[in-house]
Amino acid sequence: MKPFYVTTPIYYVNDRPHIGTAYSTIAADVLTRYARLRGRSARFLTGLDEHGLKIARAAEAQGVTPQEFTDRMQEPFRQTWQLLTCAHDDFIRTTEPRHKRKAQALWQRIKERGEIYLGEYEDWYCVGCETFYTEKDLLEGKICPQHQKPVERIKESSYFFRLSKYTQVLLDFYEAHPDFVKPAARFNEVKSFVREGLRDLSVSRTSFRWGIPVPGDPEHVMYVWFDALSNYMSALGGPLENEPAPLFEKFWPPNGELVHLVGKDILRFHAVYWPAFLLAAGLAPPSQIWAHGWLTVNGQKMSKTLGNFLHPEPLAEAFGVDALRYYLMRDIAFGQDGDFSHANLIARLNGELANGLGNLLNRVLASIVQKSLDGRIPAPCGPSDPEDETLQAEALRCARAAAEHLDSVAPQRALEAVWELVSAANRYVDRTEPWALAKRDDKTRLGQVVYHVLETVRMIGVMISPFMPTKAQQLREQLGLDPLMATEGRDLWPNVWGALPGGILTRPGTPLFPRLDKDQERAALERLGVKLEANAGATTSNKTAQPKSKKPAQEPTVTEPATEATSPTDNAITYDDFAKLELRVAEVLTAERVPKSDKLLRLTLNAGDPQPRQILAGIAQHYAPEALVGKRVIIVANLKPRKLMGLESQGMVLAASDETGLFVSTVSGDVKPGSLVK
RNA sequence: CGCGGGGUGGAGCAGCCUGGUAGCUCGUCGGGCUCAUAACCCGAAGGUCGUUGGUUCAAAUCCAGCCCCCGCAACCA
Repeated sequence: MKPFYVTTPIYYVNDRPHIGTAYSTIAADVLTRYARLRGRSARFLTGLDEHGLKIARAAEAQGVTPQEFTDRMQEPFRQTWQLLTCAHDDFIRTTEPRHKRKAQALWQRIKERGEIYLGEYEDWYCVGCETFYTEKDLLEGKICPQHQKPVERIKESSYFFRLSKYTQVLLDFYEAHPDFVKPAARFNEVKSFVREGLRDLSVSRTSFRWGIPVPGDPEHVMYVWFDALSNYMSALGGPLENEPAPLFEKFWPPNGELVHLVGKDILRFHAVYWPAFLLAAGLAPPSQIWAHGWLTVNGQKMSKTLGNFLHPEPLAEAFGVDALRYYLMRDIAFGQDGDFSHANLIARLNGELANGLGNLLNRVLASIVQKSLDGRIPAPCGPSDPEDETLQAEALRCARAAAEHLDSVAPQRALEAVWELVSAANRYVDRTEPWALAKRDDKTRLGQVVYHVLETVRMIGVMISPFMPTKAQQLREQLGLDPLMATEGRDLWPNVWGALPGGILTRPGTPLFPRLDKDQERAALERLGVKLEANAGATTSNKTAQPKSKKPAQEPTVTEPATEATSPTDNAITYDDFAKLELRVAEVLTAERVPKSDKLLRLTLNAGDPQPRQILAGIAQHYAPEALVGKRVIIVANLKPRKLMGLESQGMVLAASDETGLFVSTVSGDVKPGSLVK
């Protein structure tokens, strides 16, 4: 079996890890752990994208060098992956010398083969920003959004990759590799994009410096995707040059099997550009690209305005790392869009982890084994009863099914199969009634029954270990077993009955998955800033049927992440900072919908200026235009103007929103328009 | 005509490619058990599969149209 190499996208260092990036990374970790469990050699790479104008600017704003900035920003990522027990083998940053050198080597290789040429890139250029803008980024009348100055049409010298040559090459490649992109629906999108025909791709910029210099022409830095994509190879020390690169030779196709996990937003880069680059360099493309979907949170998309960006740390703290990992892998169908729901997480934690598996272990180990079997595991045995046979057959069947599902990257189905076995084991305990055997002092039969349950539990422990490594280990500890050590060349997946040795002393401990009672549940949600608006059907026993309404109304709603709301001093600003804001009372003179816009209202307001000012407000879904006319609202008067839908917005109307809606700020009393607010 | 996903018992989903008795989890109701984390097990109720039309002996499944929801992008200042 080929060595297995899995990657996550390299995340943009300017952000923080959130539930979406955590999802990708956990999935990669699960696949890696599974591969190892099967005795396969495996490698797991994640990392950070640290170049680009945005980073350079953010660094400048903080008065540090870009390198210092990224050095600092990388920390949360490392910490989060560690917290989530995502055991990457390597963590690459695109600012590392090893990456730069290899990205340049890849470039060189493609260049030498004549697939990169120097040409001209033409677009709108702002001298002030030293940046190109595409037409849609500009304000009306070709004005730079940053500097409010006219931009010029400028040709910049740029290197181009002969992507157009690869249209047919790629289509042939896709034809030959029907599983290249998963799920199939996404592959179709990719194919139809390529079928439209590809144009040569500009792969260098001269307009900013924070990037990897183009070999032999340091005026240019590499286009972000050329830089970023090559991380998957540079982390292995590829492409080959003079020095040896054993990892590259071992894990890169065709020797290894390379799977890129990506979000569906960046599929095109991975499924079109990247294989084209590699083919141009005479290197093998990845084996497979798995595009997973997007997560919504309690039915709503994550957005900065709603402030419902979900971060994994508080969730892990509230529910446990392994429960979080389990939930993400169990509840969301890999490859499809999914919803992160606190209510469902709790339902699965209580129903499947606590009641199902945790209680199964406990009901046998903590009582029967301790009371009637001196705390020791009975002698190994095979079936001696139809019930035994059923359980054993079910155990082997589920193990086989779970493996098949993991092999085809369907973690949610794999867990489903494992929990079929959990149910079978609970059923077995009910039917064989070990407590009655104990009472009757039928030691022989009791031993057989208990052995059957515990051997099943052992198998389950192995199968959940890729998903919940810590809990799997604790489960083994309670059984008195040594930690599971994956060894290359040794398949540890349960495929035979009877591997649990008899006679060992068990060590029952605290319940593996404690159940959250109603109070704990409420407390946990409160800490997370999640409000249970109405009783969600899945977790509560509300008898009155909820009217059929939009999802968010019945789902718990995230108000504000607790981490950002609890302590007002955490992000305190000085009075001087505050004084920079010019807040004024303004009277709404006119209000109308912006054509073709769902969210925007165009308001004109009297804010004490000689002329009425125009402000675009994203409140069309909450206010009818007529309802606003005459209202006195509070605006930020000195906000830098910005163009939206072709119209300039000269300020911002303050509004508050929660799960019930959005409300613009008003003042009580008849304050004169234009009055300062402080 | 921007791109994509979806509408299946109260909730969440599977089934659709390869037509043929509608399946799973949770919830509800009833029962059992009492070893266990008020856990576990059994049973029941509940669906004209968004809608209209077509193909067919037969449609949740194939085809066409329509309605609705969600996401992406363009408008969250």
